Amino acid sequence: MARYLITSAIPYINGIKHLGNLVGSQLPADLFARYLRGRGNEVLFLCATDEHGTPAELAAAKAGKPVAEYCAEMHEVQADIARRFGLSFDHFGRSSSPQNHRLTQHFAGKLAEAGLIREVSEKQMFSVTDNRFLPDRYIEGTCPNCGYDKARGDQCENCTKQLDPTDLINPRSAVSGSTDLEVRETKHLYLRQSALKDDLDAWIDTKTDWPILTTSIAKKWLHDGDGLQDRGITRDLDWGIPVRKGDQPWPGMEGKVFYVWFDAPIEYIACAKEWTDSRGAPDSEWERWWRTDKGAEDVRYIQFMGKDNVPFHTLSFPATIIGSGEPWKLVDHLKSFNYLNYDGGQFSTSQGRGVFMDQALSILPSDYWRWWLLSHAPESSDSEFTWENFQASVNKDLADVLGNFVSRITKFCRSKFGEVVPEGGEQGEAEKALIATLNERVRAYEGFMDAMEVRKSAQELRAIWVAGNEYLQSSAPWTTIKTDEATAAMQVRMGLNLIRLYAALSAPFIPDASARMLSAMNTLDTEWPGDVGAALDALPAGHAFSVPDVLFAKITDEQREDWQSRFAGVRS
RNA sequence: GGCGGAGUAGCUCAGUUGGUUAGAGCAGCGGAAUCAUAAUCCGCGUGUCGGGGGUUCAAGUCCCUCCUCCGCUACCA
Repeated sequence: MARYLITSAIPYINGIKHLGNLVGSQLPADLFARYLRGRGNEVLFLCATDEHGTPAELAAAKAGKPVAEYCAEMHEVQADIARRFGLSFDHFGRSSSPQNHRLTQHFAGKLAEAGLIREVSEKQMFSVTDNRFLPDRYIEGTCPNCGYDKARGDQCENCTKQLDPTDLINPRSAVSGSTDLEVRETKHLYLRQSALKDDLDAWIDTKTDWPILTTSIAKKWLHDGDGLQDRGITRDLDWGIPVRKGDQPWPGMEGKVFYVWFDAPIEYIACAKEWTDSRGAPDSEWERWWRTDKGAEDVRYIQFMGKDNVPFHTLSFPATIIGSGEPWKLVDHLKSFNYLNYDGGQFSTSQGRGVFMDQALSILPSDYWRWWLLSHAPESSDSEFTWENFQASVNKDLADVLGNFVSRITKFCRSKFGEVVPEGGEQGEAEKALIATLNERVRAYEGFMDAMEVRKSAQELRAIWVAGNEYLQSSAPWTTIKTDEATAAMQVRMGLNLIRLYAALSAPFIPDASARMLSAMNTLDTEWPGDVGAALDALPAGHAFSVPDVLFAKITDEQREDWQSRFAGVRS
């Protein structure tokens, strides 16, 4: 029995996430959290909404709402969808919480004490019409290099040349289109990451079991050019965490807020305090997860995220923690994912291309999506969603292999013995062989899950389902019963017990179906199987059950074609 | 441009430190069975392992080179 702290990259507030976002962080994190809990470990699984930054302000303005109100609403929307997807967060927090305000200011204060903050005076583009400073990429204009007229102030998407907003010809605000721009002097705080470069480098060097994708990105940032650069951690925005030095004002920084990438990872920690505060529990309860001086020494901390998040989680956030000089928990393992593409292109939030979480749930139960996404998780490279593949995989795996297994054995039992686990008969060679196979496969499944090999875990689980069908097919109780009712009873008993076993093993992937299987089997026994032979005696002769409704209805060709056209274009 | 990832059967993907006839699922073909959601189970795989060159007794695996796709490139988050 061990303790695991699990965090998923926190989804940005400005809208509902698509399936590509889901499969890259929250869903595999949930799979792992459910698995570890199922095996009896103590787990704290945290996620939150990431609410600060320019895009949130602009999205709120577009919705015609004050930004705080917009974020509060969107948080509820995302929380509700997460719940309906079965994401089993212990707490789903908000980076705008008072807890995060205080903690972010605390870290800034500690970093300042440690001499790791420097003030930098710099020039920024200010839009007079919008009455705000604009990030480089919110300035548009003509590229001085290639003449592309929609080049952004940070880079031209056409010729990929890196730009400075002042390079642009005819610059204008991407927000309002206004050309009334001026360069204004403004002061910002920089985190002296460069001073921590060697510490970070040495720390990364100890992570020999991390994916190459992860460490190579970190190493590149550490060693590229002049090495790790200092990073601005404040912005001229209204919405955010006010810049303070701990609980003291920060002279000269009035009216400024911390940069969203500074406060967002800190929310991983603040979220734990939100969790205990919400129940009136003492701080010691969350500190035992996060403070190595207060009980977190034996916690294993695992982060899940898409590959675009890696630099912030391997460098910036660790720099914040290490630089604070305080004993906070650093990440032990970082599981990163590539991208899921949609039918030949990218999922696109702005173009409404692909399937978004709310839409997904409006057409099918969450288990369909969970199964397909996890069994096709983009682990080694980008992977691709197509409706044909989705339909074929889900119908075959869930409806035919698993669902039909449950159907065939429960209905056979009902017709021959009634809705009760039948009595009599002795196990023979076939049962011994089945148990041996399952023992081997269950151990393999555990191995893949422990290693966070998501696709391979799904494959192994499916093979465990198949083993049940193989057993039924070869033992053929429908034939046995004609000559030997006792043996047929034993075979059926075995089949019914397999359903319970499958429910326990499958719960991390398909929690709802798993619950329905248990409910049909009239049991609350979700114990993870140690020895499979013993686990298959869980439902004794005489135990009543009921035949469940079809577990997974198949996706028809008509449905698939309908969805294919509905989700091809622009989100309405 | 720089860094990184990927290119293996019609499709989606496995292939550890180089080692016997390159694998799985799906699709396809043939068969068995008839309990079940026309579901299940069994059998069937010559594929230029992106192209070319090299190292080696031996290369999908290592080296060089070229091609294609993708991500990141520090002020979007």
